[in-house]
Amino acid sequence: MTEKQERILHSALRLFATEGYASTSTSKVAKTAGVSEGLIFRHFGNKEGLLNAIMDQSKEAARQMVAEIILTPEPKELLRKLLEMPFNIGKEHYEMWRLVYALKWQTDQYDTSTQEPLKVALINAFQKLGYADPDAETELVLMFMDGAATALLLHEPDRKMEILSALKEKYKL
Amino acid sequence: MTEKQERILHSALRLFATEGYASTSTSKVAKTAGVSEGLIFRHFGNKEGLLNAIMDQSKEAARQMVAEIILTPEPKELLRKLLEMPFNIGKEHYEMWRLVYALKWQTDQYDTSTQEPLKVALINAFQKLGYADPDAETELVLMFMDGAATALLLHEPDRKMEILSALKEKYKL
DNA sequence: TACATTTGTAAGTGATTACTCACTACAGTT
DNA sequence: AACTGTAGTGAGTAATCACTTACAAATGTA
Repeated sequence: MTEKQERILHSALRLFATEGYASTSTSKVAKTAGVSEGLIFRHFGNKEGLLNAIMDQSKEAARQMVAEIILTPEPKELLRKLLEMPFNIGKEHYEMWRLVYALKWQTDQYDTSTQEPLKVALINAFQKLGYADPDAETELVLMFMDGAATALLLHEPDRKMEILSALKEKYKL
Repeated sequence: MTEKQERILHSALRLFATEGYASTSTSKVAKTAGVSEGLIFRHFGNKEGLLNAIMDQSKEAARQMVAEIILTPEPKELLRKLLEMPFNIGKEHYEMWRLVYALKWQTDQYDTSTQEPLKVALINAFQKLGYADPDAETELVLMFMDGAATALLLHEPDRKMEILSALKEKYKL
């Protein structure tokens, strides 16, 4: 990966996340990155290839985040770490996550395979904790994590930690 | 509102919701609606004006939905109705909601004013129910409603009602 | 009937789009 | 030194973009 390739990826992530994929032109990406427009196509084939390269990086980052969490043996601790996850997204990763979340609504970009292992771990945890319906409980947690991430990425409520406390209380954590 | 105006609004809603606002051309809207492209600009001024007309309709629909709910005097019943709301979105309104949710991520389109009265009603309900932190509890509910709506609009989980039950249990409903 | 207003169209406009092409610069290999 | 492959550029391309304009048809209104 040359320096200019990284510059392209970085600029594209920023622009796609803030202004949207469709409304960001390849010429603007090139200008922002300080490279010729042709270079984008040399390295990434087409505009979608550029997006895919970014999304591959993002998926790998997400995979790593959940990978260590789902190894937690104690079910209560696993649940706690999971619920805390959206609240612990670092500001430096906001652009990446904004892009991921925005693209969910692009018809062809929705992908559930990433969260499959997380689902399995959660069902298992709820089973161990004796919940009546581990599957439903898992879906509920995933829904909440999605809503929490959305809220935090879009308008960063004050009193984050109080909200998290109220949530933890629901699971007696 | 002439028939052709309604045809334009209907086609635009469908296209904006399924393919995205930025990637839908005015010419495609016109073609789908079976009118000349110029008519769009005659009635709505420009592409953004067309979007605004759609969003005005959507906001009014949303306003009506919450309006009747927040009048509920009994706090437990209010909470129940609110939590059930995302699960009761009719399929015929999916396009509208998909557009609303997708546009949240468009930098300039995020608007909290609509949910302000809902917030007030919820805080009040949690106070009456003796919750320790009604504000945090309210934010939590709003986050969940957002996550639930997202999940339901994007991939319609089976066992919706079991998920809703698991949720209601958290609030002893 | 005469006139004014609104609704509608067809054919444009310049600007921008994603992408291509011919080319140069350079590093590594034999 | 000769050759190969990759990195990078700048000037194109046709197509599409949002939008305009000139004009016709329909509708109301006196």
